[in-house]
Amino acid sequence: MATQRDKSHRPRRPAEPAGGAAATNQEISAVLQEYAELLAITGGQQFKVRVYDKAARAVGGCPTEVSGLDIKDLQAIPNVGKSIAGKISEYVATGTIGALEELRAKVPAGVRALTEIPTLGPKRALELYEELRVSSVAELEQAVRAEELRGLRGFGPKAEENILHGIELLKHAAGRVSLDAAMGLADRVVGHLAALDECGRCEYAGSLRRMRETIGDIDVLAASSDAEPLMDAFVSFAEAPEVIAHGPTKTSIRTTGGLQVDLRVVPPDAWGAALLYFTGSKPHNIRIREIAQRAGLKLSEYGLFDVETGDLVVSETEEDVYERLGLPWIPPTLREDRGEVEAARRGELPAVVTERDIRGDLHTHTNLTDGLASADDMVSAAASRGYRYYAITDHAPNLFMQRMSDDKILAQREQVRKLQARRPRMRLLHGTELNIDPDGDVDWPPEFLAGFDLCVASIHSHFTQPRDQLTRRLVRACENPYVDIIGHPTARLIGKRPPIDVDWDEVFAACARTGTAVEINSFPDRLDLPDTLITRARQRGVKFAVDTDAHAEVHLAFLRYGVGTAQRGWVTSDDVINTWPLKRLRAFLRHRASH
DNA sequence: GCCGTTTTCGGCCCGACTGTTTTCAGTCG
Repeated sequence: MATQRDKSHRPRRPAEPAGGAAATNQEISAVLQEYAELLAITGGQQFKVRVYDKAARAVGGCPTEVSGLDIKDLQAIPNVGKSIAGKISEYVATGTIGALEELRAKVPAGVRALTEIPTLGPKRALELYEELRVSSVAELEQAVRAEELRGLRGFGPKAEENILHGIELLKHAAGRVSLDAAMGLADRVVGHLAALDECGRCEYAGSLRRMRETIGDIDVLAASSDAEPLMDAFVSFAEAPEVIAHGPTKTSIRTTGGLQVDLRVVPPDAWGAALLYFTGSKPHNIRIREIAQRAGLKLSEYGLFDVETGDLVVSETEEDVYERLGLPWIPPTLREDRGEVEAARRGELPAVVTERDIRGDLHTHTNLTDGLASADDMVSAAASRGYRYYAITDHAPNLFMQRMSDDKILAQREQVRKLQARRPRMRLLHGTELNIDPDGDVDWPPEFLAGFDLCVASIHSHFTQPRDQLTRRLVRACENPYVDIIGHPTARLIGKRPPIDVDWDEVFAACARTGTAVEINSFPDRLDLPDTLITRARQRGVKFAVDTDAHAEVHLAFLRYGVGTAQRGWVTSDDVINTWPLKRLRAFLRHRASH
């Protein structure tokens, strides 16, 4: 992926008061990003804007906790110098930054929100504010519909159309956050509660446990015979300024990021039934309850009961409940009532791929192009995850902004060979992420491509071509014998850019025919392929590569989201080429090039 | 504001597309 600018899912939160939990890297990154955007809107020097933007990304990808660093160590972070280091430590110490507050005072928060609309950048957002006093997305929508933009220089009919379309996209994602933002928060809440003596088991449930691609609220479940201390600890959670409800079994807070978190405390012996109930999905629960009903049983969050006697049958674990209903345990990622109950009854539930099955990552970047870490650091991080193989796939020359050249990629290949000598236990593969151009061609000629161990090929531009052109474009990429994997196939950015319009059945048929794998990209704003298309591809016999597209060491951990998405598409480890032993993987890659 | 085997100043990823314009600014990747 090119420059990572995840505007739609960045937590929009005011600064946290000093004395709260230490600021996370994500939080500091978001504050620097906000500063960059406000500078851009207020007409700050563009180079300055860019440095804050780059510093924000570097902090977001920093493998250590930035809040614990002193001024000197802060300056070791790329693009963090004296001034930004000072601002970071000011934020860590006081919960805010004076300079940021000054900018906030100049520009209403809603004006910055306008730049979330695709095709609206800082310049035009400011113009709308200054000319029409528009200071929120809702006001902008009104202004467009009232035709108030008609008199403005530079805003024509197409601009109106693009703005309205962009607002629709935003509304669709409204109130939902990325899987990664939700997971981070849930982990912190669970950690906060699990530290208490009174707390038994504690887990997040709901759509997060099912790994849906966006999350509307977080459900946390805890087992305890003494709920009160948990509820008290929950409402005093540092990131929770607003308490929505505070009762003996259920408490709800709203975090500074605007996300609602519900905590439910159940007796330890009701754990399984409660976890099942609060994990959902609702349609899945209804199916399960129907099965119980037909067996003369009643299932609720408190347990599985005999209808006649009212006696508790089972409730302690999910496995107990499913078993008593004649079913094997069903992985949460499958619980969407998409046929999993029938499959379970027939004993045909797929053995879905797990994170442990993954032997290596086949799509990653370094700071040779737009990554944040060196090849050396990325390889070390990969090794510490226990990978058996690892591919470096930096961008190719046609993505002009990355300044790749033949010499640079060949020098990197030499470097990778040297790193290999120090890593006898992990096989390093030297690859590239090619750019699929509007005609379906890629960056280099066959003789140069033959020098790579593997090639990912992805679409990075011209997303709005007609359906037949986009389809032909992807089919042609598949037919290139050196293309092993189609990267982030739909090119969507969740809540920001819709998927490209393609005849997927035709593309998947081409993938199956040519033996080209399809990526399941783990980046939280991509999750591409999405689960429904994974199912269609799988049914055509297509193989997958579950990759992170990591641009920093910390991104390697995004793998869990890709694996979760693969599970939602019922993918088994045999369907995933990077679960295979190296020998089988190499044979797959060679097979492609020998065509 | 950051950075430097072109270091303490003068550069800074850069080309393409879009919609509007009548020669280009803004946005994007």
